[in-house]
This record gives sequence, structure tokens and C-alpha cells, in this order.
Amino acid sequence: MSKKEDIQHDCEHCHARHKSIFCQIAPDEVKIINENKWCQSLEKGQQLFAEGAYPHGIFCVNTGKIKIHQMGEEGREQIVRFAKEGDVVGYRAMLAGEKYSSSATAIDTTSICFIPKNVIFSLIEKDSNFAVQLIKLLSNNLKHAEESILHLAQKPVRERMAESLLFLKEMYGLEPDGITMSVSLSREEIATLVGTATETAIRLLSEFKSKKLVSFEGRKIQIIDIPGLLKVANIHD
Amino acid sequence: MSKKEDIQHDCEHCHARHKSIFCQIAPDEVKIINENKWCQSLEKGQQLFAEGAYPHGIFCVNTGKIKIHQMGEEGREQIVRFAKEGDVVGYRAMLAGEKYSSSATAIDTTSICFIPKNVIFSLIEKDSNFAVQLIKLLSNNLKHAEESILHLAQKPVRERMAESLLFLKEMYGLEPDGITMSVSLSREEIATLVGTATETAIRLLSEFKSKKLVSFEGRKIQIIDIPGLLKVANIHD
DNA sequence: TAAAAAATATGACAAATGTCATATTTTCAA
DNA sequence: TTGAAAATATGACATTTGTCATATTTTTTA
Repeated sequence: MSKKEDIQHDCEHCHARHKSIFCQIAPDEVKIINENKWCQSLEKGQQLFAEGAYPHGIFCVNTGKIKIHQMGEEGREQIVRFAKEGDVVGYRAMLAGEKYSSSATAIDTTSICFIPKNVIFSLIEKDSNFAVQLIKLLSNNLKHAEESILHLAQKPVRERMAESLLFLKEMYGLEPDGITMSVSLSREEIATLVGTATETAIRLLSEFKSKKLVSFEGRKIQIIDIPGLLKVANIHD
Repeated sequence: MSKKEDIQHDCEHCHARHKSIFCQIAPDEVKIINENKWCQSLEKGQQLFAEGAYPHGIFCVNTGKIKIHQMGEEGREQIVRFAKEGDVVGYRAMLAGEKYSSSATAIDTTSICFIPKNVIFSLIEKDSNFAVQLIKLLSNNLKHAEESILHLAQKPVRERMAESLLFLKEMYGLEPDGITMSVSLSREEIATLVGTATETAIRLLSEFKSKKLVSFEGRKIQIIDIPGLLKVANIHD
């Protein structure tokens, strides 16, 4: 079922599992997952699943970075969520029993494990604590989504750009140098995260650079002035 | 615990329960809920809970209409969800174990029942099917929230206004005359749903009226031309 | 390595939307 | 009932943001 070149990880000793919704499940259950899962590697840019397809299970991110995005009417993409090591993706549609409402694409070299639907549903049935983990995960997703609604409706683009940069820093962290963001996105991807035109995103990044809030060389962005960015983002406390 | 004037409903025969996440639970569990719940009436405009407060349980809407809203930086409200008969409100924060991230306010005379936190969590523990119901509810909320993100980021205000009117018609239905919307909102509330300035909302409604897409007398809005509204909303199929 | 393609950058301008002022209408309480 | 307050409506205008054109740089591929 899995591709020849993909390594089959061992769930029992998986570093990502300990940060995930599977961190508290019983050893027996870990064994069942391990026997039923399969692993896959994704190159940067490779799609994991597409809007409209039917989910057969969920994906756990072992290492790497994933964007969850939707296509708008005018063929323009909108990023709605990100995932990193320890996160699961593709669960919303699967749990709701629907087609995928979003697509998922690797934005970096990524290694994921696939767990079939029936394994997840039987785990929910057997382990109420796991069900609670899923409920909390969805609750947090919903909280963030509603916050995005508020900000898209009320904050100007400049504020949202500053906020998005700070968000990406929180989400994926910094490189060992302590200032360069670990995640590397195209200007267009940044625009579809912020919810603006690509040109506007480019202009705002240039403005932030000239104001010494950030610096960048191509797609490698350095966060220079966090208090300054917080101020531009209109975030207090 | 409940106010003197409030009627105490009986969950066993509750019409709203049969449309709710509680529709499949065992009779014993219904009895437990019935013994632990208390009921309350809300006038139009009365707040059920406020952003920042701690949840102690969830609210089931018996009859009436509720808006879920958040306050933006500039003191401007944003409506993020609605609830009607059979819906539950206040569960997101409770399930996540957090403070409320939104407020809930009656937008019509409303009757609700409160179910304490411990009753809900013990039900999740005992009845995995109930947990799945909650998971599906949250998944659907998340789907709608992400759709809102897409539309706020990419659709012009005019399209979102048409879409919001159609959404309100779907959500709360029409009066017996078959054209007047059952829900009655101020122009400002409509604006905070659409995500625009009140004046822009007023202008667009006037435009829709002059184009015979809708008609209205104060807050009573009639949906005249559904295909026309779908077209303005840029919704196909 | 060179050519082609894609991404980034920037200016000029147009369109969409918000803001402020003010008039009119409606609602509500005294 | 009447006056005050709130909501609705509309015009004038400013600002924000998007679009299109085009230049430049970077990346990819042949």
C-alpha cells in the first residue's frame, strides 16, 4: 500500500505521537494503529489530498509542514490552517462523514502516516479520553477560525500582515540563528494567508523591511522587531 | 437556581431535543439531564453569556434565536454564528476548558435550558455516540467558519450581503406568508454579520430593494428574487 | 549554460469601501 | 402625546486596496 521508498515508522517510539492527540492512548491501541497505518513522504509542493475527494482516514504529520487551503470562486487559493510535527490533518471531513472541504499540500519536505477511518472510529468508541482529545482539537480549530473571521472582517490588511508574520513565527518557530523564520512561503502564499492581493502583500513586506520590522532575502524572512510588529498588528497585552 | 417566572421543561418530551445532539441518548441519560438542568427565558437583547467568563455548562435552545458574537479591537461587534431551536450554545469554550471566546445574545424571545458541565462530560464518557455527535457538530461549525474565512478574504461586500440574506433565510426560515424572513435584525447587526460598515450595509440593502431582489419595511425583510440573489452572491449550482 | 518560465517588485490608476456629516424616520419612555 | 434618543438613510469625500502594465530578478529546465 505504501510506496517502496517510504520508511515505515514505529508508532510506539514515535516522537511526534507524544505531542499529538494520540499521546494518552493505551499501548494496545498504539499497537493496533501501528499495524494498520502506513507512511509516506511528500516533497515540497506535493498534495496530500484534494477538496472534493472522500477521506478514508486521517494523516499524522511526523516531520515537515503542511498547509490546508481552499479554492475560491475566482480560482484564488485561501490558506485556512497549517500543520506541523505532531498535528493531524484531514480529520475534519472524515469525522463529519463528508468530502474534503479543503486541500492539503506540503510546504516543506514532509513525512506523514495514514491511519484508516475504522481504526479512528473504533478508538473513539473504546477510549472516551481520545474522543475528548478530538473534541478539544476541533474546539481549538474553531476558536482560531472565528478569530480569523473577526480579523478579516475588521482589521486592515497592514495589521493582518503583521499578525500573520507573528503567527507563522509562533507556528513554525525560528531557525538556530534566532531570527530567521523556519517556514518559507512565496509572496503569493503569504497573500492568500493574509487575505489580500499578491502585490499588496509584496508592498507591505517591503514597507516592513524599510521600517526595520523584518528583513528578507527572497523567501527567507527575518523577524527583527517583535514589539514593532505587535504594534502594527494592533495587538496589546 | 432558576428564576421563579421560568417554566421548567421536561427533557423527555422536549420537541427541541429530537432535533439536537441529544436525540439519540438513552432514556436513563435523558432523566439525568432532566434532573440536573434548569431553564431560563431571555428577552430579545438579553445576554446569555459574555466573552471572558468561565463556562459551567452548555445551553440548549428550546425556542427562539441566539447570535454568537465577538468584540473587535475598535469596539465593533462581529457575529460569528447563530443558533435556533434544537441547537446548543456555549459548548466550544466549555469543551476546550477555556473562557468564552464569544458572547451569546438573544435576538428574539428565547427559552433555553442549562446543562451542567459534569453531566456533559460524564455523558461523553458513557456514550461514545454522543461524543461523535459533538465531534460532528464541531466539525460542521469549523467547516462553516472556514467557508466564512474564504468568503471574507475573497468575496466583495455585495456578494457577501446577498449570501448573508440567503443564509439567514436558510437558518431561520420564512414566516407563513412565504417571503418574509423570520429573523429580524438591525442594519448594524446585518453589517456585523456581513463584515462591513453599517452605512455600506444600508446602501446595499437599498440597492437590492431597488433591483427588486428584496423588499423591506423597517427590519422585516422579504426575499423576492432568490435566483437573483444567488446570482449577485456569485453562487452557482 | 542559456533560454524560458516563474516570482518578485514597483508605478499608475481604478474601484471598492469606509468615514463623516447631516437629514429623516422610527422607537421608546416620560 | 410628545420630546428625546436611536436607527435608518443618503451625499460627499477620503482612504484603502485591487488591477493592470511592465521591469527586474530568480529559478527551472532544456
